[in-house]
This record gives sequence, C-alpha cells and structure tokens, in this order.
Amino acid sequence: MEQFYEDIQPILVSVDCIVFGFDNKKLKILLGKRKMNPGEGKWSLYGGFVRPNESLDMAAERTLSELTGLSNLYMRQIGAYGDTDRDPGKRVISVAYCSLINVCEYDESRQKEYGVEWVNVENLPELYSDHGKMIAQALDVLRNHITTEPLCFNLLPELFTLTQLQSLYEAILGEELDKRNFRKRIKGVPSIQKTDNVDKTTSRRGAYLYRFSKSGFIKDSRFVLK
Amino acid sequence: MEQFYEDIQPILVSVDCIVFGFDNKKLKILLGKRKMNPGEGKWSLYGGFVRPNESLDMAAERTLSELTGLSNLYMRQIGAYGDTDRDPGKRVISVAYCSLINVCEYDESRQKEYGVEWVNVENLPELYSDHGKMIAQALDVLRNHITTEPLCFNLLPELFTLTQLQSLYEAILGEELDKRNFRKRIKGVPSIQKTDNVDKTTSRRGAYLYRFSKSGFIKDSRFVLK
DNA sequence: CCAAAAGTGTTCCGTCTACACCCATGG
DNA sequence: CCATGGGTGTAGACGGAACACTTTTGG
Repeated sequence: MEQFYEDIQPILVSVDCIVFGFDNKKLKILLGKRKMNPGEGKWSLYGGFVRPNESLDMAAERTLSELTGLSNLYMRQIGAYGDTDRDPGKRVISVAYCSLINVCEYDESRQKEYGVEWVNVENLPELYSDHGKMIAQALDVLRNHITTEPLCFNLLPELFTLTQLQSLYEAILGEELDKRNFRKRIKGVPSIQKTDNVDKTTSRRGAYLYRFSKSGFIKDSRFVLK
Repeated sequence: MEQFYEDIQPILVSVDCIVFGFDNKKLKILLGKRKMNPGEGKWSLYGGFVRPNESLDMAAERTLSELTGLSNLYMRQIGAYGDTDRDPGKRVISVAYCSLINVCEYDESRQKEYGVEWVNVENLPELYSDHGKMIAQALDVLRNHITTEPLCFNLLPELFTLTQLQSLYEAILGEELDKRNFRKRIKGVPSIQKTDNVDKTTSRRGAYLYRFSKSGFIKDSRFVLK
C-alpha cells in the first residue's frame, strides 16, 4: 500500500507540551519566550525533538518531565501539525500533547530555570507559529472531556473544596454554574468522597475537603458533571 | 525552547486514510491487502509518504484522491502514531486521517486497480501494525461527532430517505433507534429538507426523499440527532 | 456584631422514551 | 389481496434549570 522507502525524504519531528494548571480560580498554561531563532522573543510552548529510538508518547513524556520535574502525569495527544511553513527554519512537523498538573507540585524555581510562566488562558498573548492553534484545540478537547471523564482532579490538590472544584469547572467551561445544582450532581458521583478535613484558609466558617477516589470510579459509568 | 537543528535525526512521515462508506445498511471501510513487505498479505489502510513540500493535510488529500479519484471530500485528522516498532522496516511515524464518502461516487473499477475492498466495520479482520488502533479511534471520533455535526450526509447520496438516514445512524452508533422519535427529531432540524421526489426502489409505497441544505444549516446551532 | 464564604430543597418546565396501528402499492 | 416498508401522535417519566435564605466564625 505504501511506496518503497527509497527516495522518501525524512522530516524533523518534534513534540510540544501544553501544560494546564489551575490557580487563583483561573485556568493557566505554561508558556515561555523563545530564546533562540527562529522566533526569538515570541511566546511559545515548550517542546523538543523526537529521538530515533523513542515513540512519540515517550518523547512527550520526556519533554514534559524535563520541564516540570514530574512524572506519571496525565497526558493526551492533541494532534499533529504539519504546515510546510510552520517552522521558519526547517521543515518540522510537530505533535502536540496536553497535560494537566497540580500547580502546587510544580517547583517554582523551575519556572526561572526554564524561563516559563503561568499565563491565563483567557488572555493569551500572540504565539509563535501555530502554537495558538494547538492551544485552542487542546482547550476544545479539555472542554469536551471534562464533563464525562475524571480529568479535573489532575489540576487540583489531593484534597479540595467543592467551591474549588466548581470554580475549576467554571474556568474550563467559561461559564458560571449554579452552586446548588452543581453540589447536587457531586452528591450523585460516588467517586467524589467527603473527608472529615476542613479547610479554613478561604473562609471563617471553613469548608469540607473532598477527595477523588480512583477505586470508587467505575470506568464505564458515565461521569457527567454538567 | 527547542534544541538547535544540528544532530536532530529526521524521521519518515506517512499518512494513512480511513475511508468510511455506507452501503446496504452497513458502515464500511476501504481496506487492502499489502502487496509488499513489510507486512505483505496483511489487511491495511491505504497510505503514502509525506513529501517535503506538502503539508500533512495536503499529503492526506493527495493520497485520498489518488485512491478514490474524488476531491473536496470531508477529511479530519485522527492523530499521530509513533511507536518505534510500528513499522517493521524503518522508523516511520504516521498521521491518520478519516474521510467520509458516498459509495455511489466511488468508481468500482478503482477497487480492483488499487486492490481495496469495502469491509464491514462490525467484523474487521486483523490489521497490519497499528491500523486497527487508528480505525478504532476514528470510529470513536465519528460516533462522538455524528450527533452534533452534520457529517452523515457525506456518506449518503444527495437525496436520501429517512429510513436510510436512520439506518446510517444505527450503523454508526451501534444501536437501534425508535422510528417515530427519530423522525420527530428530524422535523426539528431545518437543514434537513423534504423534497417532492419519491424513491420507489425499496418499497411499493415509495418514500419521500430528503436533502441536506448547507445554507439552511446554522453553524452555531446545535445539531443534535440523538 | 458583621462580613464573607459554606451549605442546603423545591418547583416547574421541557425533553426523552415507550409504544401500535393505518397507509400505499406492486405483484 | 396480501406482503412489504412508509408514515404518524400521545402520555408518562425523568432530568435540568431557576431560585434565596440560614449557618458559621474570625476579627
């Protein structure tokens, strides 16, 4: 079905990481300013080239843990980007991956080391090459799956309040939700479990902390929060 | 953000086409038997290598029109597949694309020319390399979007009966639908328009033919048929 | 005692589901 | 005249949306 290998021109292949975080009621992405040409000074995703002996997934994992120092993170491929002029230097196609991390686990000193910052998704700057398109598609995927898969817990600490969870949903979906209806739905999800712990940092009264239980989550049951 | 180009090893990049068709109440895919090694004799998708001066999308379009003789077809990227051992010969990553075609427009003589056949998605044979995974993901995407985007009309002739439309939905979703409820929903979709034409080939009484009107379709209105 | 966030139920309305019979026609 | 697929309506169940007040406590 395919031509023989001879005369086929190989192409450079890279991966780009879209790292989502949630802090201060806002959804954010790790972005840096390119330190080299082409595109020096432009805001950009963090990426790297795929090595001959590693799969795309492995390359993405390596690049992500290089940046964050974390491993076993949630990752998902967004798509391949292959316009001929997407890299002004050479012909490079890039495969975008998105991951969700808990900002508390992300060491701030790495931010300076890698020259990256958390940027609000609401007001993104102009981005290098097609990175804006990658982010837009990642947001789309996130929105489409957040209500049916238990993804959001990757963005939260192990223990979280219902108010936190709700504002996370609001940040991702870009709309306000009704508190009572939201909490009613949470009650119907067995994998979201109330603990005896109380968080007193955000209110005088204090709010109960909840946790997500992987074991309580039944794979084929629908996980619908909106 | 990225290493310099020097010392980066380029990789072969191909595209694979998942061509869906609908005939005789069944959803089908165009598959061929590989005529060359690696993998000679195994069922496989039709694909081709990406050329240096063409984008991924262009490569997919070229490959698809090579196979079908048709152009301006609906196409959508499914994802990039990059396990190191996915091609037994060389390191090749492949980007899968799915397209939806109307089997009536597909010239049967091309089937023999390219050695491909329409195979029911219900009972797919074992496939070469990761092509099975590609098809599974394409089916997933199709199922997830068929109820909110007007995709199905790409699989039907310009004029179609409601029974045809319903059995197409049933084939894609893999479940039976209630005739009266289905038709009730259709009535609520302004872009699906009844014509005066009647199809008498499938019943003595005859069935009214409908058409999908692109101009009657409002982009941001939800297109929900299930 | 008051500001600020946490927590809690009910009603209404629209949507989805289940369900069975008559129609038109060619052979 | 009968076999075959085409076409139609209603009632009841269910789930989603709207909506406002009380509780707790640190300062």
